[in-house]
Amino acid sequence: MGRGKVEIKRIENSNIRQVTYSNRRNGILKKAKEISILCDAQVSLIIFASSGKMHDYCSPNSSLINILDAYQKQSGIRLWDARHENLSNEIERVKKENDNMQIELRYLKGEDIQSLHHKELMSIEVALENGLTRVRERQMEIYRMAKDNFADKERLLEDENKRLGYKFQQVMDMQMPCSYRVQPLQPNLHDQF
Amino acid sequence: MGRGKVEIKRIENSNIRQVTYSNRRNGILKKAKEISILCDAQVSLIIFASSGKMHDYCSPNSSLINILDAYQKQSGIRLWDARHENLSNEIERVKKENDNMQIELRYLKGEDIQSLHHKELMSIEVALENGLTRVRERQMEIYRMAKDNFADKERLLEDENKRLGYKFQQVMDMQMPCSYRVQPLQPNLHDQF
DNA sequence: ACCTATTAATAACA
DNA sequence: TTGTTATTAATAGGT
Repeated sequence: MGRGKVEIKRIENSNIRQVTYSNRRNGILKKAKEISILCDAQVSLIIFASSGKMHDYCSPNSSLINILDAYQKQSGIRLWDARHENLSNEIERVKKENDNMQIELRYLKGEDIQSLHHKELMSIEVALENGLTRVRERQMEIYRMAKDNFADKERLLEDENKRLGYKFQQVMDMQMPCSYRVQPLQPNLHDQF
Repeated sequence: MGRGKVEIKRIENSNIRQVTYSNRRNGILKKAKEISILCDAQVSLIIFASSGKMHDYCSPNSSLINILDAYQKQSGIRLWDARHENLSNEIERVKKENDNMQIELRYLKGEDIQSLHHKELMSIEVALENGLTRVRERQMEIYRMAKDNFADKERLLEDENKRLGYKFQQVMDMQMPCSYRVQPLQPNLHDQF
């Protein structure tokens, strides 16, 4: 339908391709309108030129959303979900993981164990014993550290105390004649604190 | 382009409308293919007949999803952002739940507890002790049930055995003259099994 | 864009 | 639905 027959293959000449695109795009848009009017059809047509420019048509008294909804129903292709298939899958995966952990937690807390058999109960018991051992070890560690820490502080205080005691003695020695000196003052001052 | 010119308005005759639909649908689908090949265009075409039957075309090396994505970008019409947001939020929520359980599980197994303080360790210890108590209780329960079950079975077997012993005795009694009778036969037959 | 020779689509009919 | 064909519509190539 032109001055010559054209083979249906990509038009290499960019100019010709662009013109042909323009012509045929108009043609197909017109056809879309016509069929929707003549035959009461619902049509959605979206065209992108290789340049990226878009043209579209949607039959009146309809909408792209409606048409896509109907498309989903008929094709079985889940458009909305498909785009989010990754997200949906991840949700699925994470939820499963979630459930498994939920169950494990319950078991470790001794809940929902009515249906478990001896072997399973044994392994839970072992896990609990291991956990308990580790937690108690850590508690002991903390206790020892606190004790050591306290002992350190205590020793420091004792030293300081002794030092202060000596200083006090020196001061007293300087302020007082020898004859008024009292007997050695508080050799164990720190014991009173 | 036919035996007569047609006005572009709804075809009232249902038969003619259906035939025209069929013809023009094929035509437009062909046009869609042609423009996508000739001009490197991306085309999405969805047509519903008034009967509800659907036909569609999507240019090769593309997909409806991609085309709709591009459509959204160019038109600014948000086809499925809302859905996306919902999914994202759910993932967020479930993942958080997941992390919390993960941490709790680790703690119960005595892992990653270096940073915990006395109070936290205490509550974990209590949880572990409770779990252990329950698991052991359940194990005892199972043990007792198994034992009872075994005792029952044992008793049943003993009874059966006694019964068989008596029967055997009766049979022997009938087959043999009194003078040949042996002394009471196997009073504890079941002990030999 | 517009023209128009030529091809392609299709309306009516079978 | 399919096929045929007279006729109209689309469009290729040129201006």
